[in-house]
Amino acid sequence: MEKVRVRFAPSPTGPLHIGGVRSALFNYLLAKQTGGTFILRIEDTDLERSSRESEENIKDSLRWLGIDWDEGVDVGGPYGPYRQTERLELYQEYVDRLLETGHAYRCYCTEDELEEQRQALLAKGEMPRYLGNCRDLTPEQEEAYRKEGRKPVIRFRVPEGENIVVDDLVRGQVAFESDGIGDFIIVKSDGLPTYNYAVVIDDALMKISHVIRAEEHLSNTPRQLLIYRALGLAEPVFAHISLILGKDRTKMSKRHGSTSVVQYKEQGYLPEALVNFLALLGWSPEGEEEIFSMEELCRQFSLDRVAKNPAVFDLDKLNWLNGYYIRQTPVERITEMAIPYLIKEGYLPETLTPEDREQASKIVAAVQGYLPYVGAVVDHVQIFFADEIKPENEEAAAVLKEEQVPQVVELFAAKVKGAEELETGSVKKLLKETSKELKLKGRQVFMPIRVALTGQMHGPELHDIIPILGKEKVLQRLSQTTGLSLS
RNA sequence: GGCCCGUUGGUCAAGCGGUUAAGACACCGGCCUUUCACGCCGGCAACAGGGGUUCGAAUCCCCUACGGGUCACCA
Repeated sequence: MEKVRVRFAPSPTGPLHIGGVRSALFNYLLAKQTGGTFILRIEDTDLERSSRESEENIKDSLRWLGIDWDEGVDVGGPYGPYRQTERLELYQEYVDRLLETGHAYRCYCTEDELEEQRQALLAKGEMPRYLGNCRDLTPEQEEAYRKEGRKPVIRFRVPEGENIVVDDLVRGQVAFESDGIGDFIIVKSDGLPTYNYAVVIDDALMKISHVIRAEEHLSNTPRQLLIYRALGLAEPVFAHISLILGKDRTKMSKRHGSTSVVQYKEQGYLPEALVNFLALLGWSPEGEEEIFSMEELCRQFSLDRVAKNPAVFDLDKLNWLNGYYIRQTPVERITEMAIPYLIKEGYLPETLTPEDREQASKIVAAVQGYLPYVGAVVDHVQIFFADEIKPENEEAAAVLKEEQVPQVVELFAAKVKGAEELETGSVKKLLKETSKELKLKGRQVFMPIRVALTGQMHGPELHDIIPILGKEKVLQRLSQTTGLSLS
């Protein structure tokens, strides 16, 4: 088998989309597993919408996810440049050939004229399409148009009555009739190539072996094939992967919530969880394991286990998977991720002392198991910072009124006061002793203390909470919420 | 509308002519536990419909329905 060369070719018109990531990922995985090359090319021929900022965003996102490219923008390579606007002479060269061989021609119709034509067809109840007005202009006619100052576009002359078969690795053979394709534009009036044209030249010159891209490109493929053939260029193998849909089963867009990678990054998703999740969207492993590192994905990935049907993006599953990864990740890393959220919420100062970090780490350890994404940390830590504790509801208030409460609180407070230092192990012991000495069931001891300290019926382990609060705060809260003087 | 792709539980999905139709998320129940979460155990729940082909169809063919994509001087 020839060497695998695959590419991800986004247009820098916005932040990297979740669907784009999956295309990039599948390409990357195929490259890595075969020892092939993964290329990043930027398709920036839409001057209006392309921006350098978007390009940077896309590259940052890819790097963050661990999808690194072997060849392409920034890193270079033997087939550069890797930005389409820097490859204009190349496109020119092949356009000249197409023009000479009659596979392409100049069209002088203005957008207004075409619009008019479209409306006329629509009015007659016919399908709007290009009628081929300029297909066979004489040199004189062309000259006349040019004198008018018209700027031509270049159209590809689509042959009639041809059957074009796309051999697709995930869909099998898909046939199209050339008659259903109008002469399409390959060079815009501003001289820049269109997608359908540039993509062919680039893929061919960059010796791309497999074009793995979203299904929305499937209907464009016959046009591209026509260009390959007109130019006698070697064709790559195609693989069109299905789209990612939103909850309403239409192509995922902003309406469906977060669609760009940065949004997930900002919410505190782990890149490895996102990669794992996206890999499972449209591809399925052979066994029953669903947790995969990038390395494992590289080993297991296979194009023939890629599904044909579109997949709905399931945020619940992503959250579960991400939460799972968070639980598996060392507390140090989650703490580093959590700190910015805690600062933003005003729980931590802008500049942290070593003690602040230590405290943050303990807090994160206590709530790590609750987080679907790290940003959710702020929803679980009010109990550590609140100035005043109040029972969250009547049920909690009732707990504080149970008859054993005074003795429980007094005894426990005394133990806390007398303790050398409060840490998980010693607190566990104090709690045990309290319940033993009073001959009370765990619940009768733990719940009042929990409510007295946090106001909540639920939350992290008491032996995690208490050392974080510290002796002073514990005593203060116990007396404040129960109204007992604990001197 | 033309062309193209698709349709297995609420969601992701396995299955590639003979299975009690996997597994995961979600949901429900139980266990564990000082609570919740985690974890463990169990449960609910699907082949879009209709015709063929075949001894036998989720699997192959046709039709219908539904969903999506594409028909740009966007990619």
